[in-house]
Amino acid sequence: MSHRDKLSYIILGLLKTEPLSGYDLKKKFESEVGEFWQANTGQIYPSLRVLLNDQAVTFDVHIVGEKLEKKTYQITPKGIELFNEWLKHPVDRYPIQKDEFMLRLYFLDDKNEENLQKLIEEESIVHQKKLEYLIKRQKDLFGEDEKNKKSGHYLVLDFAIQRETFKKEWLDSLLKDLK
Amino acid sequence: MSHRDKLSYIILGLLKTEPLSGYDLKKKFESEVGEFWQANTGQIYPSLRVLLNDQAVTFDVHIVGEKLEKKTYQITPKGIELFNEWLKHPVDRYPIQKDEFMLRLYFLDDKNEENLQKLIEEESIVHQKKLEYLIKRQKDLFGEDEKNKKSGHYLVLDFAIQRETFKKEWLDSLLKDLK
DNA sequence: ATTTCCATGTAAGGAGTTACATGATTTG
DNA sequence: CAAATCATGTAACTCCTTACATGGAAAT
Repeated sequence: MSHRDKLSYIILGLLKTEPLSGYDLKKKFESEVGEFWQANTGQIYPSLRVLLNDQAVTFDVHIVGEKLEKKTYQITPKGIELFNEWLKHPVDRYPIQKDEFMLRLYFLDDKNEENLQKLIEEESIVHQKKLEYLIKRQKDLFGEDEKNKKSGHYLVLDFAIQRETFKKEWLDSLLKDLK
Repeated sequence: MSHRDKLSYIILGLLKTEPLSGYDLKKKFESEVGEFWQANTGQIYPSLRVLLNDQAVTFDVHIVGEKLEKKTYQITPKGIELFNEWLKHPVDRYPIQKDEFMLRLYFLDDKNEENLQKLIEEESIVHQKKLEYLIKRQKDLFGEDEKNKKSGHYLVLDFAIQRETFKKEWLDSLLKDLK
């Protein structure tokens, strides 16, 4: 009851808004929540089975087309309770954010200047590209629509954009210092 | 030869500067590189054994006090080659940064205002505390010493500080918007 | 008609954490 | 002399990724 992995809670959270299939969940992890959590079928289907077993979710089978079976999972009252319990509890521990780029920076420092500059430039481009992608997504999803600006979805996208902007600026500033 | 986990490369990188024991490595992962990568004995000792087996490192035994045996590992030319190879290769993939707080924000949005505000305030305090800790470390380690400002160690600490500052500001600004 | 997407799942293995076990040395 | 730290290691477990297997439906 008490010890349950985070993925289960996230699945419950997603099901709280709308019924979803395993495949739908996978899509969610590629888009909406994908900036902050990811999971694929290797985790999703086994996790759904556990939740089903614990009566935190149920499912209906829908036929798509002629015979393709789609299992649409719904959250149960027990599932809602579990989810709310998790949401109430404070975030217990902060695992560090592993960052391979920062490690390379740590190892390279000023002994190896050409490589250093190239490393930083490449990293800056990566964040630039990601930023462009995120801004496009924000525009597509929300446009000028002011009334949605407080939604969770908007907030997480906004944070991702600010985060990428920050990192790119830090990199570009470092690059300027090196020259 | 080619397929090797990142931890191995990081250990090699750390050994490139100075010989270290397993215990020393553990300490490094708690301090210097700890903001961007962590590992404990459950990974370090097995990893050292693999590196030893592949002749990427060797070790000497030193006696501390009367009989406590300390194995000091050194990097070999083969180890240096492996490490340099890794450093040259571009960072291949960017695993997302999992963030439980952002997920909660996504789930809470504006339906649950009291909880939302509390969640953000608590998160802000966490980053404030971390910031204070990092600034103290920076001061202790570098002080007003300008000549070290380009070292890898200084850079990663600076980035960590800027990152925490950014996140705290984003949170505080969100909190202001909510009121 | 072929490619892409929808849809459900499993198996194997790698990465990482937690807990334990043992003992020496240093510090207060 | 007790507590904290130094020091090496293993076992069990969880989490997560990768790759595979199968097949239907929709789009071009």
